Order: sequence, then C-alpha cells, then structure tokens
Amino acid sequence: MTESSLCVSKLMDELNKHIESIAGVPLFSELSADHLRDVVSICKLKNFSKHDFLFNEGDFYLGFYILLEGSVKVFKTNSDGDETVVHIVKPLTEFADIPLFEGIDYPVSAQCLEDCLVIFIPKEEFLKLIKEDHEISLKMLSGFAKRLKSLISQIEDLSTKEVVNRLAKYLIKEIKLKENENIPEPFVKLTIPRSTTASYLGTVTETLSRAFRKLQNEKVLRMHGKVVFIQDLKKLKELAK
Amino acid sequence: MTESSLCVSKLMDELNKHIESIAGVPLFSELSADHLRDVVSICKLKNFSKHDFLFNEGDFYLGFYILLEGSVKVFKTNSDGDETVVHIVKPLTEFADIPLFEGIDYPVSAQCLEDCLVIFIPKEEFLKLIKEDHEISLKMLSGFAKRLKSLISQIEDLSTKEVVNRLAKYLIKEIKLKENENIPEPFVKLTIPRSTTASYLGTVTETLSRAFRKLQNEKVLRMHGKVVFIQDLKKLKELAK
DNA sequence: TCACTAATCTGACTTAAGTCAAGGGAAATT
DNA sequence: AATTTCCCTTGACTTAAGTCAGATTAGTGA
Repeated sequence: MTESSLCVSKLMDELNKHIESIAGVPLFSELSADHLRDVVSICKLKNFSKHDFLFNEGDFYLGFYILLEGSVKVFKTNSDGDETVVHIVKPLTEFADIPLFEGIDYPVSAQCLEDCLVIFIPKEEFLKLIKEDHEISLKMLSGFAKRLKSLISQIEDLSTKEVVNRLAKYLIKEIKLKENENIPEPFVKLTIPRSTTASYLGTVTETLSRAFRKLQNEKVLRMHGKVVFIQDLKKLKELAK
Repeated sequence: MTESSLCVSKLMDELNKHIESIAGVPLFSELSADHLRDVVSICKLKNFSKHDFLFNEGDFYLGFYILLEGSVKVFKTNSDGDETVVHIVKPLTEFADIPLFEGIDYPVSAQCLEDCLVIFIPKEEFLKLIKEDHEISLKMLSGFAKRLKSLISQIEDLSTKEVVNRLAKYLIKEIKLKENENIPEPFVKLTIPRSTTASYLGTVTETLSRAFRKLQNEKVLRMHGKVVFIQDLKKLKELAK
C-alpha cells in the first residue's frame, strides 16, 4: 500500500476543503449539516499515484471509497490472469461499497489510471452511521439499483452486440457524460488506456483498434491523437442500438 | 395480463397459509411479528400459468414480486428481438425490485417457465413501510449487494470463459443449490428449457447442445432424458474455473 | 535530447461459436 | 390414440474475434 497520508492538521484542512465536494456526492447530497459532519468525522483523505492499487481482489474488507479526483479501474482477474474491467470509476462516485453488506473481502481489485485523491470510509464506523441515518441507506439503495441496471445492460450488450456496436454505445455515453452532444462535431478525449477500454468492452486491444478503424473508414468518426471527433452522430447512435 | 385473482376472503386464507413462507424469505426473515403483519397487509397473492408474462420491459412500474412456487425467467429484448436472460428466479426470492429506487418502469420482462404462485407488493405502500422499518432497507441492501456480485461474476464469465466452462460453472452451482454434491453421482434435473439455459449462459441452443456433448465425450457427465449425472465432479470443477 | 520502454496498430492466421437447415424425439392438442 | 407442434440435436458452413508476431508511435527518465 503506497498511499501517502497527510499529517493530521493538514489532513483536516484538506478535508474541510472538500466538504462541498462530499456534499456533492449523490450519496450524501441530502444529508443534514449534522449528519454530514458525522460522515466527515470518519472520513480519511488519501492520495494515490497513477498505477497504485487501492486494494486487491480477496483483500480483507476495511471500507469503501469515494473518488474525488482522477480515475480508477475496477476489475476481476481470472485463474489464467486475464483481467475483466467491470467498472471505470469517475470523480464524485463511491466504489467498493458492496462488502458493506455482503462478504468480508473485496470482490474486485482497484487500480488508479491516473493520480487520485480519494476519501476512505471505514466499514464499522459507516455502518453505525447508517443505522442512525435512514436517509443514507435509502440513497445507497438508489445507487445500488442504478448500478444493477447498468450491469444488466452490460450483460445484454456482451451477449447480443458486436464489438463495433459496443464501442459505438460507449462513445455515445461518453459524449453525453461530457455534455458536448450538441456542438457541430462532438468529441471524446481518450484519457484511459486503450487496453482498459477494450477490457471494459469485453474485448482485446487489437479488436478495439480494428473497431475504431472500421468507424473511421465508414466516416462515422475521425481520430486525432487522443481525441475522437464524431462526424456522423446519427449513424453512431444507430450503431449503438 | 392473465393472472387469476382469488376472491378476497379466500385470498386472505391463502395468504395466511403462506405467512411462514413469507417469513422464510431472507428479505423479511428478521422482521418483528408486527412488521411482518404490516407487510402481509399490503401483499397480494397471484397465480400465473406457464408462459404467462408478469410484466414486460417498459411497462409502467407498479410493484415488485416474491416468487413462492414455480420459476420465472427475467430477460431483456434488444432491437433485433434477441432475448438475453439475465436471471432465472427461484422460489422464495424477490424480483423486479430495482424500480422501487430507480426509474419508473420495468427494465426487464418476466415470464413464467412453469405455473407460478407469486406475491405482489405495490411500490407506494412498500416504500411507506420501508421508511418506518429500517431493517427492511438494510436487508434489501444486502440482497442488492449479493446480486451485484453475481452480475459482476456473470460479466467476467462472459468476457473470459468459453461456453463449456460457463456450462460447467452453471452445473456446479445447480448441484450446490440442490445440495446433492456429496452423493456418489451428483445429478441435475434440467427443468428449464434448453433455450433459456443457453440464453442465460450467453449462447444459443445449438452451442449448448455441443457443450453438453463435449462433456459427455470426455466422460465428465452422462445424460439420461432430462437428468444430468455427473461422473467426474473434480474435472467439472476444474472446467468451471 | 536521446535511449529505452511501453502502448498501440497492423497483418496473417486460427478458432470458438453463430447461422442455417434438416431430422428425430418429446410434449401438447385434438 | 393419432396428429400436430415444439424442442432439441446434429452437420455443414460462415464469421466475428482472438492469438501471435512485427512494426510504429507515444511516453518516460536520465
């Protein structure tokens, strides 16, 4: 574990700087000031560098995380050593929260795709808070429900869509996330490694390259370094179905 | 909608007959008698015949179900009309509970694989109960967490395992479920249609047939009508990894 | 800036698995 | 009981995508 912990007073300052961010996390967005203070009191702020692991599949469970800055790949490793990326965590979202309620170890691994700032929330303390504040558990139910829907959709896509179509759907989703769907030429910055994107889409790097090339050949998009410009958004949406 | 509703007094009698079953559902297993009575008071008992639909993907959400008897396939249908079975519901488990917390319609369809007896619980009434009884929401969090883990595992398998290995894993799971792992020749009764099993495993009927044949050729199992006898459990477990 | 390493792209080849069609067996209906 | 319909198996063929190897590009550290 290579995270660098800040010294205590500096940490409290840093944490106070992030209270607004914490309040912006959907999980905590409707907490009263008192309860928000309770949550903050059990939080720990941690820095991780690119490539650092936050935890490994099978590690004894200590608590969950909220990503403030950076990005994290959440993945499983099978007996042959193959990785399946099941989630790419974006800022202001929680992860590693399943074992709060089920199991005693982390069911996945988590690795930083870039430098990260995260909040760590210990299991026991948080479960105490949950028992006092009903609103948090309802919020978590909502978060879990969203995630269940998303995973169900992933399974459907893996079973019935070809890689080009899965890529199209992924790009549409990224465009919507960045809210640049309505400019003349929407674009996506490919910030995460191609190998991670491929694994997330259930394929390998080579096949992902070929899928991009196919979309370029069909004039659906053009690539310029790490940026993908969408030339035919309508066509891309059709391919995403 | 072809469910047959029983008349009111008969229905209450029937429902009372099933209180023990309801109390046996993990979701309600630790409810006080008072709260259990509250739950029962909003429940409706419904019969469905084989092939009946309980609801279709996109239908406006009314409430969730607990399956008492029978089995139900939960599936999505894509734009080409292809089905992906995402879950096969067994007795004493709930389903269609995601939209209690997320969305306004059913994200999947549900069809009876055999005659079914189910309990229907309306959304609004249940949400009221949840807000009064914290224990239910914690139990639901646990149930959602289990399901998240299972779906994550499904995604991993679809991405990294071949069909034979997915079948092997499925059979191991069925054996464990039926608790006949320790008899000399464990067996699995294939009660659901092969096409449903295939879809659940992310493949098609033909490929599933070939996978069974491969396992027979390798003396891992033998088939006798609708029963699969496992001849080499150890080998099957290795194939399931 | 340069050398080295890692990531990505590309081509050739192989393979798992899907599609299509036909036949046999099982289940449902008359 | 006979007939019809549905389910499943099987073979032939096709295709999407994975594997392997090499070339090219991008990133990192001295």
